[in-house]
Amino acid sequence: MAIDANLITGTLEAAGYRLTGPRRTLAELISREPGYFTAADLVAATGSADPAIGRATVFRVLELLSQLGLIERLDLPSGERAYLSCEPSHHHHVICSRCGRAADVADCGLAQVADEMGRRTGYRVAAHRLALFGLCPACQGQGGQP
Amino acid sequence: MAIDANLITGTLEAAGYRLTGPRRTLAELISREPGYFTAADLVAATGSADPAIGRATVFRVLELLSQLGLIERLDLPSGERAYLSCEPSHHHHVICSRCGRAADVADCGLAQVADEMGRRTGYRVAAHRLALFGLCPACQGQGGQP
DNA sequence: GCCCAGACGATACTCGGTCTCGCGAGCCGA
DNA sequence: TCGGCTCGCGAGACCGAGTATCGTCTGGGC
Repeated sequence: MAIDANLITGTLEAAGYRLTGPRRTLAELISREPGYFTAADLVAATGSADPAIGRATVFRVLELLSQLGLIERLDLPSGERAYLSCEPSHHHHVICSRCGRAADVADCGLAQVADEMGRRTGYRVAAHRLALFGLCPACQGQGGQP
Repeated sequence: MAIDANLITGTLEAAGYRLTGPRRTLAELISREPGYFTAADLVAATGSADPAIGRATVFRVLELLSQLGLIERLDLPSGERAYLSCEPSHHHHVICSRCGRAADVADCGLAQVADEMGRRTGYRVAAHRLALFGLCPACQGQGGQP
């Protein structure tokens, strides 16, 4: 789920980080992404938005934002690595395997399932990661895969 | 969950693949891993078990086994990429964040949760991936992190 | 024992990501 | 106003995972 650029810059500022030009540009670019994006996508977008911004800076900002919970790294079934901007709260993602659009979704009882799985295996479960893949409402109308 | 080397070689044979020396060696090495392992681990283990086996072969076998569902690629919360040997059926993993040992766990009602998430978002969910992280029974006794 | 498709090793390459270095801008106290 | 400190920056080397290519080898069916 795309988020507002102001939420990114505001969160950065609130966390005591400086609000620099490259960070504003990247916040804008990331907030404009409707679905997931790869590192290569963002580096390319950054290059055309402001060629002065370096690759290292893009990765630094990605790491910073993922620390702040504003973006999440996710791994597609294809093995690709992607990033997804999202609200900084515990939730999961449903990702359209056709257009890449993603929706946030709340726990919906997953916590109990995780507890049950922990009970059965004897593990003390501390964290879980769930990703759902399928077709978004828009792509269902058109059928098929990319 | 570690699997038997014979299951690997047997599945390979049944699927019409040749049972070569390197594949036997790799099947043995993989079945000996109690938890997850990284590509680097396996390449190193292969190097000491049989220095004649090349890096490309290790990756070829990993890809082959993941096609056959005998191993699964998974991404740790640290961002590391790892592999995990497992039975070729639909299930999920509980991974010990201390010793790396993993247990397979059946669906436990996750399918309904996934359906519910799909219903709420309007997505038609086709696949899901869940990974649980925590402490295995053995590590709970010792407390703390790695 | 022969033969050949499939498997192999070596190696170069791509790609995502990290590290290092030196520079510049902003902030703060003197 | 000056000087020092810190943070963020760009450039570019580097690293590790994984892929592609190519010529050679070999398992296993005949």
